[in-house]
Amino acid sequence: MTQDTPNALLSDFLPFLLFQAAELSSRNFQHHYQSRYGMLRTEWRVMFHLGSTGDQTAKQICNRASLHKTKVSRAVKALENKRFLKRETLDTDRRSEQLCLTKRGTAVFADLTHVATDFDQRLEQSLGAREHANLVETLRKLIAVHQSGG
Amino acid sequence: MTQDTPNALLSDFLPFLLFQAAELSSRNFQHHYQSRYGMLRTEWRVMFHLGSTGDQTAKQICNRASLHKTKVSRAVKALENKRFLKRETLDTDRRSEQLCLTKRGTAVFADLTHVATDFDQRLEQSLGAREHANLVETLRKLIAVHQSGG
DNA sequence: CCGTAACTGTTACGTTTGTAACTAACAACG
DNA sequence: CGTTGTTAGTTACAAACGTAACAGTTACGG
Repeated sequence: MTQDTPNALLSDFLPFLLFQAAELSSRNFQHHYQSRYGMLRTEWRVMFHLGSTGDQTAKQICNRASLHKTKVSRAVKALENKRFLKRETLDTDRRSEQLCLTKRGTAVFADLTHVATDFDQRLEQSLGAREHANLVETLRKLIAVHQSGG
Repeated sequence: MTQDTPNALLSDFLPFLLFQAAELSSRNFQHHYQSRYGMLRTEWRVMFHLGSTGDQTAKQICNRASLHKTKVSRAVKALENKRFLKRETLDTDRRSEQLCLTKRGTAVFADLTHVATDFDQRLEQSLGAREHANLVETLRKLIAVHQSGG
C-alpha cells in the first residue's frame, strides 16, 4: 500500500533506524553480562554509568541514562543483592543515596569493559574511524536536542 | 570508581548512545499514535512496515524490523481488532498470512506519516542536511553489519 | 514552629514482554 | 502414503515493565 508521500524518506525514518541499530548491537552484547554474571540489561546500564562516570545517586543515573526511576530502583536492588554495589545515605540530603561499586562490582565492570572495548573496536573497524567518530558526535547532538525537549 | 582503561572511549560506548537516542526520539513520537489511535509502540512499528514496504507476512516483518515473532503476532492481532489491518492466508503456503492495511489502516498510516515526516524534518534542521544523511547511511551500514552476525 | 508543597526512592498493581511449549502446514525420504 | 523434521504463527506462564500511589525527607511561607 504505497502512499502519495514519498516512501524514500519514510523508510529512512530515524527513530526506526535508531531502534534497530540499538536493538541489534545491544542483543549482540547482552550475552556477555547475562551468561557470566546473570545481569539484566538495565543492571548493566546502571553499572556502566557508575563505572564510567563515577559514584552518583539513582536520580542522576535516571537523568543521564534516560531510564525510569523504578527501573533504576530495581536494578540497584539487584546489583546490591549480587554484592556489586553498595549504597550510602547522603548526610547533606537523607533522601538520596550515593551509589558506588564494590571491589567485586568494580572487577566485573573492568571485565565487561574489556568486552565492550573490543566490541567497540570491531565496530570502528567495520565503519571506519572517521565515520565512527561522526556517528558518536551526531548521536550526542541528537540526544542533547531531544533532552532539551525537541 | 575510574578504571585504568581510558573512560573517554567508554562514555561514548555506541550501544548505549544508540539506545538513548532511540529511546528519546521514540518517546517524543509515541504520544501521537498513542493518544490518537491507542496504538502501542510495536503496533506502530508493524503498521509502519506494512505501510512503507508494502504487504507482507509476519515473518518478513520480524526479519526486517528485528522484532520477536510473538511481539509481532500480538501487534497484528491488536491492529486487526482495530480494523486497521486484514490477513489473508496464502494459497502457496497455508501456514503464512499476507498482511495488508485496510482502508482505515491506510488512512491512519497516512496521518501518522505526516507527523513522522514533520518530525524527521525538524530533526534534519537541527542536525543539518548533510549530518542527517550521514547518520542515516551509517546506521544502515551498522544494521547490515550486525544482522549478518557481527 | 506548623502546614503545605516538592523531591528521592520504594512498592502495589495491571500491562507488556520473552521463553518455551504448542498447533497446523509443508517438505523430504523411504 | 507414513514418518520425521522444519517452519509460520499462537498461546501459557513467568519475568520485567510503567503508572500511580506511597513513605520519608527537605524547603518554604506564614
